[in-house]
Amino acid sequence: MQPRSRLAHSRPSEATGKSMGTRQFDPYFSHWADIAARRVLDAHPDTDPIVVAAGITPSGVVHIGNFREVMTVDLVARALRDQGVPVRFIYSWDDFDVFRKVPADAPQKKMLEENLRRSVADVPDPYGRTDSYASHHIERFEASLVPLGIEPEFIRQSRRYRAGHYAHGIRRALEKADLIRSVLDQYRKEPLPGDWLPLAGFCGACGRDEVDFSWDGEWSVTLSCRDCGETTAVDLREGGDVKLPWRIDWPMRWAFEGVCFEPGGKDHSSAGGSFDTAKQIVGPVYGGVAPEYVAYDFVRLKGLGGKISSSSGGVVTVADCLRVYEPEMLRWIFASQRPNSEFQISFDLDVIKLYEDYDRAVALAYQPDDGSRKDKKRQIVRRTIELSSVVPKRIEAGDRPTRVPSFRPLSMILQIHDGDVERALAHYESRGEVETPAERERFRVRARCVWNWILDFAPEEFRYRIRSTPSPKPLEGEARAVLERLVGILEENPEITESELISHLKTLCDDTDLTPRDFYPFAYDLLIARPKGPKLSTLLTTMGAERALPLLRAGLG
RNA sequence: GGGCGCGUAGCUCAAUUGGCAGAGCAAGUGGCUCUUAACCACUAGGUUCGGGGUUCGAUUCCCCGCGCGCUCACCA
Repeated sequence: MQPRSRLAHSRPSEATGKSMGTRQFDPYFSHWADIAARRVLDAHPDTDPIVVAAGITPSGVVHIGNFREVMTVDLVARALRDQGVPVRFIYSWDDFDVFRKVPADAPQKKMLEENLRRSVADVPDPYGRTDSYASHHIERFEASLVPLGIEPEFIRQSRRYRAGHYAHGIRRALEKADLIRSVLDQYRKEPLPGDWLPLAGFCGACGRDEVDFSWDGEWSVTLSCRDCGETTAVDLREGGDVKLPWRIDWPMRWAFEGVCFEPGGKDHSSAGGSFDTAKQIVGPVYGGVAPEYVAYDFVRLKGLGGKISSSSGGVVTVADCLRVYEPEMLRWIFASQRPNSEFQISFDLDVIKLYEDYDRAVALAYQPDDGSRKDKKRQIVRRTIELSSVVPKRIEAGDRPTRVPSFRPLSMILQIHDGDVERALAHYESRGEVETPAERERFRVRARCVWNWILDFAPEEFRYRIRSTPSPKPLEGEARAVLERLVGILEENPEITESELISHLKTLCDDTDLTPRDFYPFAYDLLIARPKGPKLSTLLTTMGAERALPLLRAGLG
């Protein structure tokens, strides 16, 4: 059966992949996002476009854990599009949610406390920049997605509800209240009361959510505020401060948008969790089907030296991560982990290892297949790298990756240049290691990340600065004699290359009782005020004789 | 109490829908007269938690047990 003819660039394996009931290994479908995409297509063979959805409550700083939801959907959306399928990616901001708790680090705590129990869309922005508390967090998060190439269609649920978009959905829930109640009661410790209505909302006068509801059996809902005593009538068709509780809201919106794929955090995913009840509600109440589902695990944090994020309490945002990780790497970190596995985002020395792992993966991805057993691994890595690209792309035979320096040497070169990205770039260009415009751009992105890491997270032994004023302490004895030789070498040949310098360094201590190991600490102390440092030959040639000589001569008194 | 996930080399994890159990780091050996968790080459390292089952073949699938973690039983 040929389910659809929309394979824009159909692959040979599409034609031959199924035979005798077994499916050949197809590297293009090796990734979990590809497998999820295929599941979606199997379940929705005639849907066009395929709707994929993510959603978050902006009840506080939107952090890197929340990001996993968006990233998961983006990867599946990418996988679907790579099969030539039109995709609509909607991102639902559940900003019609109750403001329950003032974050520990928020400004204007008193103002915020006075706004508890109101909708986060109605609480003022304590930072005074946007029209609401919700908008503040929403705007920051949306902006942080741009460098990652994630461009969903954002939907503010507060506006949808208030505009009456969901009138039929709410009415349908009211009509089926008994059914919904019985679904929910299966898992509740305390059954819902017999007169329970599937409604939530905010008082029209004070804006708080401590309201009782009544329904006239048609389009009119009345809210009675337990707080201020006010009574508000809402015509569902016109919209107002009435919404469905989360467990009903979710399936209603599945049906409304025709969602084909939506992941959920593990808190939604267990038996009796909101996905479980939602999928029991969506059919009988809304005549819809539950989307294909992926449960994702949490993201943990590691190695925070206390300097991340304006917000305390270990909240790390996407923007925080992008200070240290290149956009492709951040995508890669999520793309290379299965969604149902928990992992850590690290800011300590793991960062170096991750950069090395990533560079290795890129190198492997661009290696041509050679028919050996390693091809499988290459293909999987290649697909993961493709999905990690900010701009969608295929890696074809003969493609070359954009060159970029390794993290560790770059961190050294940057420090020698006091964090000046352009001077460090000039250094790499002079060695022919950065040449094209693409390489220059790539270099700048990585260099900024490296420098941010040095500033915020590198352990002390990793950091150094070249002395701005020469050491006041001259050397004595043989150390001084060796230093004189070194100064002589640099004076004689200020443009000395690193390899030339190495051959000199090997004989530097000849005819003395010192070994290089004994002498180097003196040199490092003169240059960077520390007993150890980057490989001396690299340090001297990179900083240049012009800069090194005054510091070294200080050791001669 | 229900559900989900995990358990593989000293550590962190892979293993492509069942087909020779692999990487990185750590360790050991050799090399580079020495450099930030240096680099290169090589070596070693495993009863895949335990016990059954299905299969020509199980890390993978099924059942039982043990251990660990998370989650729902309030709200979202």
